[in-house]
Amino acid sequence: MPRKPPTKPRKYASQGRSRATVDALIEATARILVRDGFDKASTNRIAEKAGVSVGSLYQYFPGKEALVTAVTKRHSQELMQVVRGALAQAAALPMEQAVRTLVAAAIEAHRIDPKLHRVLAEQIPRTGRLENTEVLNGETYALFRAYLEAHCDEFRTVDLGLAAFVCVTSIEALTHTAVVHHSESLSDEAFEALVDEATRLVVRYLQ
Amino acid sequence: MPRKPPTKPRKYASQGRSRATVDALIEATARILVRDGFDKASTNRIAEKAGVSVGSLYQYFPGKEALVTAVTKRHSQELMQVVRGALAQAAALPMEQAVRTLVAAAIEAHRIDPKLHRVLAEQIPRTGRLENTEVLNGETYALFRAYLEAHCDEFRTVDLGLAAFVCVTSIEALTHTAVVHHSESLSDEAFEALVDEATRLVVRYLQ
Amino acid sequence: MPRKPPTKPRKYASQGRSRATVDALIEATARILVRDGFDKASTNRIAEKAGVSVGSLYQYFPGKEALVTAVTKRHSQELMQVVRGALAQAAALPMEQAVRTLVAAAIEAHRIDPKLHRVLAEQIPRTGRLENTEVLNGETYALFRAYLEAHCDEFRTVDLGLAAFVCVTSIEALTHTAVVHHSESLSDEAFEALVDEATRLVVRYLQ
Amino acid sequence: MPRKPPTKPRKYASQGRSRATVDALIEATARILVRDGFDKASTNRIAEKAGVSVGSLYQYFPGKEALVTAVTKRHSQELMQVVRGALAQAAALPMEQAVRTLVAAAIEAHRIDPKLHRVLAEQIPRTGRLENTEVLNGETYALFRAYLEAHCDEFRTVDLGLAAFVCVTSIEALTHTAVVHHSESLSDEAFEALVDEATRLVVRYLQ
DNA sequence: CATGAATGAGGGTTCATTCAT
DNA sequence: CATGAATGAACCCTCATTCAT
Repeated sequence: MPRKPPTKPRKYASQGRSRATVDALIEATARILVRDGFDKASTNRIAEKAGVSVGSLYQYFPGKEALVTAVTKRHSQELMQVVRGALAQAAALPMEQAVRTLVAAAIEAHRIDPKLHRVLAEQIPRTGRLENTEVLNGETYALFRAYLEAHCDEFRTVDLGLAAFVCVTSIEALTHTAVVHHSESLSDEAFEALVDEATRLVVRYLQ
Repeated sequence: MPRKPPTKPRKYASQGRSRATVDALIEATARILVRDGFDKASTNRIAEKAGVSVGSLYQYFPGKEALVTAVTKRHSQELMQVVRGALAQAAALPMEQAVRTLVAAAIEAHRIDPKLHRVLAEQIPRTGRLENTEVLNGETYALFRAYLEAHCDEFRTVDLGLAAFVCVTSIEALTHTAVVHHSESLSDEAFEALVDEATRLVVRYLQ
Repeated sequence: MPRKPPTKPRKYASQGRSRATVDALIEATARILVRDGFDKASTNRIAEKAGVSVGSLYQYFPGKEALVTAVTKRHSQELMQVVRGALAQAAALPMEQAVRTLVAAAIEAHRIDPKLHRVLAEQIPRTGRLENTEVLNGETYALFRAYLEAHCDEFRTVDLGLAAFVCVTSIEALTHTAVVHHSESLSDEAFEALVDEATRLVVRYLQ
Repeated sequence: MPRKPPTKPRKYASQGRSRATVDALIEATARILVRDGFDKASTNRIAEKAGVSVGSLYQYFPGKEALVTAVTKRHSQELMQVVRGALAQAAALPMEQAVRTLVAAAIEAHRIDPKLHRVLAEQIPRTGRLENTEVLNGETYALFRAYLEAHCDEFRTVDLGLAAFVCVTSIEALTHTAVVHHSESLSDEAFEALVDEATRLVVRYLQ
């Protein structure tokens, strides 16, 4: 069984210079991933773009994997910020409003950095450890399921886990595909229509 | 504008030795993709596993890309066989039956070779030429849209294109995620439940 | 001491088909050498261009070396044909006429196929066995020396070998450089001027 | 239009370790060219002989071509040093002395490293960019022509360009052939005789 | 004799990672 | 800590040559 390369940063540097270096590295990695794809993202190139030496890169990250993981994590947190916000709002809303809010948030989240999102979703070799997308959807799933539990009187009785899976998976797929693959060919109205449809899909399903 | 590596086979060998070699290479590629992932699938390794020399590999394929494309194509054809069959049947069925048939077919299709399907869906750097999954869904989308057109009297008036997108994307996402990511933790009953739910999702959406 | 690859044709095929094949191969080699250079002249490409299989190529030539040697030989013979003719004529002429004839012949010879001549002179790895150019000049040298011997009363007494070396080497260099490197930038008059100058060079030297 | 491989070094390292590495690589290349010829000069072999890893080779040179170019450049500079010196001296001398000086210098230049000179002259596939030998002769030609201009009263009126071409080409050919091809069979006296003859050739031509 | 599929050594090149300075 | 020269395993790919059909 071959050892997987480490994916955690070496130091949690939180002091000035170090933190700046780490950030520069993560940022450089993200930009190169977007611009040139995973294959072209060599450590030397990343270090150069970050304005540090390769040596320094390895001072803060145990390898390439770790850098990509850091980028993924940073991006995920931004995404989840949006999703969490939406679901927090949604808690107090009637179902249709709630779902609409979530769908809109999903689109917004995918729009934070669609190109990076795409690269992370499509080009990054899975380490088997954390499944990128799945982690995200994992939390979303949990949050949404909590919502359902809290509002289960508004709709038919069902297996909440299954329902949450169906809803979250569908919303993710629709918004992901629309934003990541068709953003350029879709107008704002088209996106509004999509929100309507996705909302209808989920709401009627739950009723 | 970086040139994309070629993806077409070099010779269409369909007789005897040649054909056997080509098949062995495609098969070896598929097995290595499943076992070790895209990154580890080097031309030398593929040739070796196929019991063939690298030279022969390059006689028939201009590079790794082309082999992966061939694997994808072969797998796609198997998938589409199933989907086409289902949609042909569905044509004559009332909507609920039709959708249920399609969902079941989608699961069956994903089950042909879930591990390979996953690798192809997740790890293959897109060449930009044919977007793997998208091509599949492209045909499914077209077929399903045709079904909708033929049966548009059974449900509310809508933008058929949008509706087809919503349905196909959702069904694909649900069945894909279930089979590819959760196959081992899901019982047969769970899958039946999923079929019910996915069908409900789509049918109620369309009504 | 690494063995040098063989350079002789395998068979002196002088019957119809065989001879045609051999010719086609030599011709194809020459054309590819001119068009693409030595490095790109692979045996497979040669065979293909000649319209035969690689197998057949190896039936008639023991390897790539032998093919190039054959091309060289063929080209050399054409060259020497011209040079021999000129020196035969020259035998009966007074020195100035004789030299002029030789110089003109040298230009004519280089013009038979200047591109091929250049490739053979510049790109062919020397086998150490026959030194291409040297062989040519070797015969020319001998012939010219014979001329000098026959006409030694027309000029100062000298070491005929040395004189022949000086003359032949100079004429070869001047005509070679002019034709091979400057053909396109030189007018016909320029070539005539060159003949005058080269003749003067040699004649005054000998006097 | 096939792209020519790059021939410029990647870094101009002139300090310490770097410079030593670069020198070792150039030196190794030169030695291998002499010992085994151009074809056998693979990057791996060069690196090994230089006591350096292939990686380092590629850090400083974009490929084999560039290394050979570097060797050529180094050798050329040594040659031209000698030739320039001779022509500087010659400027103040009467024609016969001047020519004799140049001829002697040409021999000396070819003797710097005859074997390397031969390989560079005969085996290096021309990149089309700088024509190796031609560049050398180009400068010599210019310098010699300048001499002729300054001394044009000492001889018949002529097309100076043509005259310079004839003289430089002849001297180069004679000394090159003598040193490179016949060094071992020629005594010192023979070389002196050659100087006499070459001088006579050129001087009488110019008169 | 002809064919062309198959071979595999070997060449060019990159890049993650280390380590002396 | 920072640097960046050095490393070398591993890749991709070509092509001279062989040999079963």
